[in-house]
Amino acid sequence: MVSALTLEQRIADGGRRLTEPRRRLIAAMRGLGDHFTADELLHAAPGVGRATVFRTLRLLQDAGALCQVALDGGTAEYRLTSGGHHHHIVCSSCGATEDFARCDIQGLLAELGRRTGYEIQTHRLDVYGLCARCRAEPVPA
Amino acid sequence: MVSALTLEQRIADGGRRLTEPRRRLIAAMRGLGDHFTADELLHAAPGVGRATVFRTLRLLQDAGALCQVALDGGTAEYRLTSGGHHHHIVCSSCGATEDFARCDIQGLLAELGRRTGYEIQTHRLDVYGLCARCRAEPVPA
DNA sequence: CTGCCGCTGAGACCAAGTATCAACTAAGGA
DNA sequence: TCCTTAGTTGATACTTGGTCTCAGCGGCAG
Repeated sequence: MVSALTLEQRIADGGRRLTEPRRRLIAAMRGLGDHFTADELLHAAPGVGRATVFRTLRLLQDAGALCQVALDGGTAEYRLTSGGHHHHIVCSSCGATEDFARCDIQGLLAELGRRTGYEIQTHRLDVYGLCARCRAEPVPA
Repeated sequence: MVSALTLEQRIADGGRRLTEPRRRLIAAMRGLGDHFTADELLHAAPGVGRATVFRTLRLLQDAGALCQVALDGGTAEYRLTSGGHHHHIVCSSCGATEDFARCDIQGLLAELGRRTGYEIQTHRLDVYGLCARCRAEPVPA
């Protein structure tokens, strides 16, 4: 988990203002744990407007402190991260998420660019499965 | 491009009815070319209801004849496909899409499963870049 | 302390997709 | 050929996830 201090500093360092709603959102994110939806965050920070929730999410994404995870069903979750290029493995039962940075597909991408003539800019790799806990439980909660 | 006949047969083979709206949507898809949005399809098949457009898209996806492509901005496009596991490389300028089936990441996935304890079910890999034509043009149309 | 300008909340709007439901119709059987 | 009936349809309301607008507020530099 990224510390709240770092988050607040990242905002300040980016030349953005450290306002009360932003502070409250950061506190709420810490309370929500590993992953959360925009809506959960909205409810966890009463008094903060919807638009501000999304603006702050975007702000932190731009700062590299937050990443978006596309769940299998298409719903979007958010997740604090220490930044850098990485991918996600998502439990399709409970929604738990793990990062993984090891992404040994540079060779694949290079060959792909050669074959298709594309200048490859970025990629997205998401893996879905059952986490260890959900595998153990006969019926997921 | 997948032939319309095949599409119609796939529907019939699945025990679904081959109705007039479905026929019209299939014809419209062929007219739209390589990739299209749900909205484009809706407008290309006047008289066919919104709900039916999405139902038919889903139907063809379930039949494996159609796949969804997540564009970089988050908008969804659709693309006729001959089925099977594959990935997309999408031009972030013009939206052109290519399939690629070569997906040499089984080793990566296996190791990932071992490390995280996940039982890996599926994955999604999308690559974004500039297609050869857009690279050549100084200002994309 | 003051002013600038970034930030805010409310609410309208948007895009993509789903749910509902009465009316319709494809297709197999009599 | 007509009948039956279950699958399908279109209109429309709704949902979800997110953006836009705009008047007013408030961080923070000077």
